[in-house]
Amino acid sequence: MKPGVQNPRENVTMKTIAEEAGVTLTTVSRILNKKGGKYAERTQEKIFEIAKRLKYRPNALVHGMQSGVTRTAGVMIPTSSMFYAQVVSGIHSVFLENDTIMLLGWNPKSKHDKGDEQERQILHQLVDRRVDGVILRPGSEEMERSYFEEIWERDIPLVIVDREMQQISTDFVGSADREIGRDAARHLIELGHRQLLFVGDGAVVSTSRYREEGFRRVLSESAGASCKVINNGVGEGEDAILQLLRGEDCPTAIFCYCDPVAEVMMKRVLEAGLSVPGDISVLGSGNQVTPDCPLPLSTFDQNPHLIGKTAAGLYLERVYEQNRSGSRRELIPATLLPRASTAALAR
Amino acid sequence: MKPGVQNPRENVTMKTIAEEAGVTLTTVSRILNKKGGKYAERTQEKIFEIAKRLKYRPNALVHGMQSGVTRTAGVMIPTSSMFYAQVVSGIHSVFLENDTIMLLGWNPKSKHDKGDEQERQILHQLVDRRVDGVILRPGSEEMERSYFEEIWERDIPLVIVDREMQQISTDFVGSADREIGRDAARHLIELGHRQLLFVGDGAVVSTSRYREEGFRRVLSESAGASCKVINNGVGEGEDAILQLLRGEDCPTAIFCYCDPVAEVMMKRVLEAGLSVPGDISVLGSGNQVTPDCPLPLSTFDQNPHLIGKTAAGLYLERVYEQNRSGSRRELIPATLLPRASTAALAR
DNA sequence: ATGAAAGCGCTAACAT
DNA sequence: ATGTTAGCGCTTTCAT
Repeated sequence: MKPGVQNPRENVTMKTIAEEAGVTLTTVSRILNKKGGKYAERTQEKIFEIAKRLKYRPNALVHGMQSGVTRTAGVMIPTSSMFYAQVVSGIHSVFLENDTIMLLGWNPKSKHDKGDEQERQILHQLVDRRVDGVILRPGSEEMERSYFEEIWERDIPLVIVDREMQQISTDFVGSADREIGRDAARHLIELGHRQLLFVGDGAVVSTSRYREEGFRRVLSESAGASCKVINNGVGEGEDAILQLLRGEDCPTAIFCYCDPVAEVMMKRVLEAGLSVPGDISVLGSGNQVTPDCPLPLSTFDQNPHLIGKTAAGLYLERVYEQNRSGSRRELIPATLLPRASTAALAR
Repeated sequence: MKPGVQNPRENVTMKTIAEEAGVTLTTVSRILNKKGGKYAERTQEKIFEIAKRLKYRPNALVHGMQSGVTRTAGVMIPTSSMFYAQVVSGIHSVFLENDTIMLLGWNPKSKHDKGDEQERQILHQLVDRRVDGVILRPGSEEMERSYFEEIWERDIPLVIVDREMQQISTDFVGSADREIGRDAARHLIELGHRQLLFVGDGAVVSTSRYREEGFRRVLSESAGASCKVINNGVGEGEDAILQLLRGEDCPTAIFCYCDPVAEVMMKRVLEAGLSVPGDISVLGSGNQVTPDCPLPLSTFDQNPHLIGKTAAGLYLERVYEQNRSGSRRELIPATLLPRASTAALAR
């Protein structure tokens, strides 16, 4: 018993209907597709009635094959963090209203380093199923190079989400990262902090670079403020952080480019015997802390749902509308969410 | 320029390859599908070379149409909560290893009450695309009735996740709910609590009923323990809760059947001027609090990722293996995660 | 070792 | 107002 073809009786096709009604396939096709203006009322009704009775459903595979349009989008975004899960949710809500559905897939965090191979595999699954376009969140800028070759060569419309890619000109939707950096700096400055630390991952991720940029710009204009920068603070930079916390010039506030990093930093600070926010304020971004974060983290709501909706909107325009203009860039503003982890500088 | 067919030059088919190689379609088909044991080495190499050079990709739509097997699963699970996002993530990880990909869709929380119509629409999107099977998390037991008729009639294999449905006999994967209830009660009893409250939503959700059952069973066996039950505590039951909190027989510990409810309860308790866990302990389940939960919530890790993996495993067996036995039931155990919201009863 | 032909479910151009 | 025919990309008999 082959899957999908369990009950032969159930496999109702237009032919079935045609035979039942005593007309041709063509007639059925035209009537069901509402291109049958010329057909007799009686015939039309009969066809519809039979189709309904037999619970006929069109075969989208055939339609896709013939027309080249599948109304199916390839979405390559992990749902493993709340942030991206909500981006996906936003995309879904727009697709729902536009008769589009997504094939979801993403590359797992490359364990065993077979990540690259799997990326290709997933991409092929999408291409083979003839998706009309792709929405993609790049893992790292380097890694995704291979994606583009494949997608690009086939002229498959592409919308990039969250992390910008160099030298790729397609639609992009992300956060207003420089403004996040700026507002982070302002927030901490307002609280009286002058010794600041930025923890990022700028080597790999564009969002980190932009946030750093916005952050430092404000600080450079603020009298008496100083800013250290450590990249990869959850990796190689770890030692540097610990040294800093123990040293003379220990910062009084840390801005981490994203919440997961902020959460780790918070724990590090607490482990070092310092208090948050008493000794050190910690600020993140993304609003995606885990449930066992020691205390409510001050962060930015980046409105991931809206990011998803916007991406889906651009996707639909680019794929199905004529006026596919040049590449567009949409930056969704974020909102500061001051919570318990940032406080005024104790003097 | 039709979407999906942008560059005609790029539309490489087996025919293209056949012409380029000076052989027939049949030859190409058999060689590329490795059913060409009888072909000359030279021919084979040539075909593979051309296919690679032209970046040929098989058309999965055609294949699906002909064979009735699409290697595509319909997954109807919202990614709007971390819990389900992780279930989806678990499913994905198993599919990845099994050359299967998911069409993702779900019914939004029926605003405007057009939910039912949209459910059908999504289901049709899946059926029309000829998914090999469906993995579904039921919204409420009532609502999903219509789903089954459609799925059932077409003999589409179905795996249910998280919430059990009455009188539907398919594979089910969920949490060991009675044990969650049991362990919740034990935890609170051990902490010295005797006046307990269960907040659930048993009218709609099976998980709530089972957790309540396990909870009460332990309490009924514990000397001196009493247990009130309020259903729909975030809705109609709200007043009852507030009254209880102000009254003489105010409970000292509350077990809520899921975290979102627990979080609301916690806020209610705090608003009422009581302290958590000083006056009242609050326990939830699911490990999916929002980032602004006032303090770390004690809860259960239900291992949603494993739930997803298990569901995907059952799905693959049921859909692609001969031995599709009767309906199976897998209950994934949960682990208590004691955090700050539960504490020993003050005396 | 290779080809020709029929057919999957459906659409569209071309009849009548 | 309805039918005939060709064809989409591919697989699968049935030849040779």
